[in-house]
Amino acid sequence: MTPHIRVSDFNLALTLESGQAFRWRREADGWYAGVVGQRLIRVRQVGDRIEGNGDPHYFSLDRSLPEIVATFPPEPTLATAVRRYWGLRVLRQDPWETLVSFLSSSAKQIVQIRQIVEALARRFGEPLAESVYTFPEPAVLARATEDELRACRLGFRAPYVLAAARAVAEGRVDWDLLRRMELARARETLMVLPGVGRKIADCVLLFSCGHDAACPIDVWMQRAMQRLRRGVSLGPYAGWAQQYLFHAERMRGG
DNA sequence: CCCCAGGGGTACC
DNA sequence: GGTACCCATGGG
Repeated sequence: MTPHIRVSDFNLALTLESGQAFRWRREADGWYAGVVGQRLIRVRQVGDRIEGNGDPHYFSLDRSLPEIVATFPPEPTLATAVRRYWGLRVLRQDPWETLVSFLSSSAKQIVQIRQIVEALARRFGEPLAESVYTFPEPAVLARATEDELRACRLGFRAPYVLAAARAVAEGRVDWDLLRRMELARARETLMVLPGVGRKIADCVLLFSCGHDAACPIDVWMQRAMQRLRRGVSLGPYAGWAQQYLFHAERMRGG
């Protein structure tokens, strides 16, 4: 428990609301409540101070944002996004929860992904506090029926989640190995799972497996990329650059 | 009614 | 290598 930690180059609200994590909710006075692993977390940022019981590792506070941003290609659109949304970081999330979350994401809006993940926790997770549940373990979802999963608004994604749960529960997914693998191979390995294509594989690898170069391209990123030079490389931290471009594109005109 | 959403699988060319 | 269509469901 760290009552107060000093931070620089970090924007908590931006990071939690940038569409990479789905279990955070904003409360009064700048507080955010969420579940990380088996813990109920409450955090808020006041200036350069983080209050609450958040884990600095989860927020990637050991990473140097200036050094990461320095690797970005010189693109006006990207530079504007970095300046405007400075402090946005890529979190270190749990791979299993990230896999299920993004399996649930296909052709869904972020608000609906949150509803699905919350329904899964409520139905299959363990109670932590009033109306707060852990994200269900792989073995628990592996025992669920497809209809039970569909009841959580998963729709056609239900069999994908079920297959993923069984694969992980049976030890057929080695997260530690995926972390160590070269990105291209890690991607191919994850894409063996039904319902996991390149986009979802990159989400899992970026948001939970430390692959900073993994760069998920969704409809928002396709639009954002059209504002950059044709064929420009986003570099070794493409995933971080992607997070700025994605957020900027979503904020455009809104 | 319409179009769209942090997609992927399949059939087809 | 592309592209069309389908999948289920809710927001706007």
